[in-house]
Formats: sequence, structure tokens, C-alpha cells
Amino acid sequence: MQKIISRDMCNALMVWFDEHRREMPWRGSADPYHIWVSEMMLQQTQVATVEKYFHKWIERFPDVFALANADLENVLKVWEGLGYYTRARNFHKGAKYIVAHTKDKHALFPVNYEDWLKVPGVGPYTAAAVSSIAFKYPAAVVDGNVKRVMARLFCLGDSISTQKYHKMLFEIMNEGFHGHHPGWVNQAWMELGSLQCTPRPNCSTCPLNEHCCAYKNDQVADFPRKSEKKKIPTRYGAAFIIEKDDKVLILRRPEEGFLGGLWEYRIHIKGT
DNA sequence: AACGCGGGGAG
DNA sequence: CTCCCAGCGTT
Repeated sequence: MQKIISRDMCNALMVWFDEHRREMPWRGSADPYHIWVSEMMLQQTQVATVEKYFHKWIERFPDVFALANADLENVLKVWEGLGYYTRARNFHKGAKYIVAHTKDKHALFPVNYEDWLKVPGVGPYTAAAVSSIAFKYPAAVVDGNVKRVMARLFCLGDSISTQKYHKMLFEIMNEGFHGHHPGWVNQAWMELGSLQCTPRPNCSTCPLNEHCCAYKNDQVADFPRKSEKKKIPTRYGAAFIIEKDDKVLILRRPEEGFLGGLWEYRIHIKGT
């Protein structure tokens, strides 16, 4: 079967999306900064959690200048609870990068995929998401949801974590916008993966089931191909909670290495 | 190419 | 409880 997203497929997707898409605080926003904030958070966190942090973030850092001028400690404080704290640091770096590279206030943000990729903390996913949603730039998002959808749609058996696979999907999807707004098409694919083409999908109500290779061959359970699970080593250790005069001792770990830069009680990890 | 990073949800 | 998830920077 040809690995092409036809006009019919794209149209069916968008009809479904118009009816089933979820409302989100940043959806439909014309502010690229708002889009960027939401995508940085959505990289690792589900929509319901991001909604709470998004409002708090925008209130505290209303624009890219507020973020760039803030102290890193304050940035981390607002991010606290989201995890992946290196990303908050990179986001802060990214805001400084944007401000430093601004030529005038009418060209504050990059408007294409390639220039967004240069921003610290912004990789292929975020560059495609922000440039397409905020600037209609035709770059496809290839996130985990999308990979699962495409693996089924085209019966792609190769490992979905390889660069080759990623590049192929990027090219297929970049030819599949068919005149629709790239940002909305991207969001529609992700929404389909999030609501319909889930790990355990409900194919009977899927708008693309007649186009789906895995469904037509009754092989939905075989895609995406399962990857070998990596074994995570268990670390054993002890924590000492040291109190004096109503105060508790906490220490900060070195920036590099395991749990870098995070605060902790006095910990001793066995073997270190 | 492989690894580490932090939470939350599902079973 | 245990398992599963996922983008980016680093090595």
C-alpha cells in the first residue's frame, strides 16, 4: 500500500476534529508565546495537568521578556511539580535566546521550523508544533501519538524509535496538509491519537478506519511494533533528616549527573 | 544510537 | 503495588 496521506483522509480527519476536539486555554490563541509555553509543558505532561500550570505560568511570566528577565530560581519555582527540570532551565535559556536575537518587535519570534529548531530546548516536535500552529508553517509534528497512528494507518513494522522512521513520517505528513491550516492538521492527528487511536483503540468509531491498513487486515494489535523494555537498575540508599532549631538540613546536588541540581535531605546512595 | 530525566494514569 | 508513557540534550 502507498504511504500517502490522501486528500480524503485529511478531510475525514478534519471533519472528525471539528466535532470532537477538546477545548484548551491555549487553543486558538494568536500569541506565539502562549503556544510555546503550552507545547513546552505538553512535551511531558497530559492536558489536564498542563492547564493548571499554564495559567499560573502566564500570570507570572506574561510574555517572553518577563521570562527572559526572570531569575532562574523563580522560573524553577513556578515549574515545580512538573518534573524534567532541565527543560525549565532550557526554556529559560530559550527565552533569553529569543530576546537576544530579536531585531525588532514585529519579528520577535521565528516563523519557520528551521529557525525554531535553533532555540535552546526546542527540538523537532516543539519546532513543528509552534511554527505550524502560530505561523501556519507546513511542518509536521511527529510525536508519540502520531507515530502510533501512522504505524497502524500504514502497517509500518519498523521500530518507531529510529531516526529513519521519524524522517519518513515527517516527509509523508508534510505532503498531507492538502490546503488545511498545518497547525490544525497537526493538532488533529495528535488528538486522534489521544482520543481515538489510543494504545487500546476503538476502531469502530474511527473516522479513518476505512483507510487504515492495520484495521482492514485485523492487525491493530500488531502495530506499533513493541520495543524491548529496558531494565532500570534499582538504587539503594539511605536518607538522613537532620533537624536543628526548627530547621531541616537540605543540600543541593551537583549540576551534573544523577538528579542534577535538585535539593535533597542528606542522602547516601549505596555504591556512590 | 543509547541514556537520563519526573511525574501521572491505568491495570 | 507495577507497568507504561515521551521529547530533548548529552554522550
